[in-house]
Amino acid sequence: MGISVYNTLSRNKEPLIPRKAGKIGMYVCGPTTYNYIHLGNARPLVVFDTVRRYLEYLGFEVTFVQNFTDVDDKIIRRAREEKRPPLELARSYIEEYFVDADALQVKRATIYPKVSEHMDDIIAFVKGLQEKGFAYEIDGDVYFAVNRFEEYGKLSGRTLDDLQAGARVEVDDRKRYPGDFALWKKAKPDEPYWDSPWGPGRPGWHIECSTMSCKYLGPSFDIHAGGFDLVFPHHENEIAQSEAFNGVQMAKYWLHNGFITINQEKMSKSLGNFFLLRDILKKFPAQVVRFYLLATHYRSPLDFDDEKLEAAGKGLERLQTAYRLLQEKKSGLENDSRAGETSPGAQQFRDQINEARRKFEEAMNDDFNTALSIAVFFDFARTINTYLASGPTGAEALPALKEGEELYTLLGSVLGLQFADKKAGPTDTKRAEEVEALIQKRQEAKSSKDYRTADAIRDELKKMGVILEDTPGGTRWRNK
RNA sequence: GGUGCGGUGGCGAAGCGGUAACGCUGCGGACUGCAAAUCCGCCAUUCGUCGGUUCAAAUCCGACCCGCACCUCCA
Repeated sequence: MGISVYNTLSRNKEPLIPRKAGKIGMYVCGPTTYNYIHLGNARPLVVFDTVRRYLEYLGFEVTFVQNFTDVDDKIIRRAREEKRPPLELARSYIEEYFVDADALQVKRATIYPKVSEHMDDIIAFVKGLQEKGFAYEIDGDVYFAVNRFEEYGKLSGRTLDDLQAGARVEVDDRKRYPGDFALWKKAKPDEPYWDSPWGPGRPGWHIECSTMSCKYLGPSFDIHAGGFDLVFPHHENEIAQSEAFNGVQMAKYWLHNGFITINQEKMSKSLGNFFLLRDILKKFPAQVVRFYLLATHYRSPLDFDDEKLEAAGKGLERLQTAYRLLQEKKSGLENDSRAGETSPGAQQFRDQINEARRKFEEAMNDDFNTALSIAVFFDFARTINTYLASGPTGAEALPALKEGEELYTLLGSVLGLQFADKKAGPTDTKRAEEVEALIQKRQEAKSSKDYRTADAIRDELKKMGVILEDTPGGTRWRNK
């Protein structure tokens, strides 16, 4: 049973067949670093990180390349505003990028190539295109001649005529054809530049990805991913450059994530309706944000607001609770002297575990349907809760619970979710002691049927952010 | 104007030819001193509208209505 993925190139789901057995080369367009990342930037990070995690779960060796665009008009503009050197500005936002990406549990890429560190490669690439007749120079600018590449438009499903009909392209009379795009831009006064055969300048927007993907993944590789708005012109132009230059198909599968919207409108920097991830993380745990991003299929639009994140948080908590209860029961059984008693539900529980695994894989195999796989997770959680409520004991229960815990953790890690205990960490030992003392006092009150006092203590703890749960084995507590 | 995507219960969201998953919310029940957590049950005769194909359609086809996106920097 293999994976199928929706390929923008064919507008169809296709079986994912790696070019080399057991290996996947994957390139994801990374951010232009002139600001902190916003929620819209976070979606492809989380989504394609999950794709990568799942491929690795299946045993593929994944080479994951994500670029940073650190040479760009917007960076230059911003740097000017802030009176900082552009490259330094870009570098500092790259650092900030990692703060956010790490919070979201995004695994580090295999390689993070930057434009500024690949000038020679880029220049060589442009030169090659020029030599092959796909590019022409005009007074220090170099353009790609779109109509020299026969398949131009195959990704976005447009023809050159369509594009002209659009007529929103700004007219540059010097270009041979309106759709031609810049490979190399001549530096204006006061702009940063690199020397080249065409004089001082900097790369055009698309050439970096063609150059760097080729360098690290080869002229042909498996997966190229990014946001939907990159289909045209960015990815279309990448294909034109790469395939014109190399003469072979660039990426076999093109994956594109849908947008985050605010009130049904695209979130974007130009519309100014964006939320910095950083600000969202002040209000919600990163886990919740990640969970929320994965609760919708990656190609669908996702509308954002606080209430939706809150609902996602509640759902995640349910998943965490099941894990916590499982842990408790497991460690309880490890000290259980009655080991050896029969445990009727264990076999059924094991069957359900295997069923969860099967369904999870089935969901993920279908174009990385994380929304469905999360539904499987909720069923899994119920299975666990139900089994725990049946009071499992004995020699058969413990290994069954361990098996459940293992799979739960494993599948969680595919989604980048951790279910670790939220209880007070070592740093709050003082607080923990305080809480335990209050619980002890409440216990005494309860024993003497002084429920008024007991409830007062519980309210007090609640104000401290502590939730109590009375169980037959005593009172347990957790942080809200 | 051209090209795509989408409209599923109060909200969110799967399903994409075999008779509506899952989560949140709400309601009822079990458990509890009361809670919390958990479990059980209920909440769409119906999937934008109207037609068509089919033994069978939320799922396919057609028309229409809405919403969004791309064609320009944008994840």
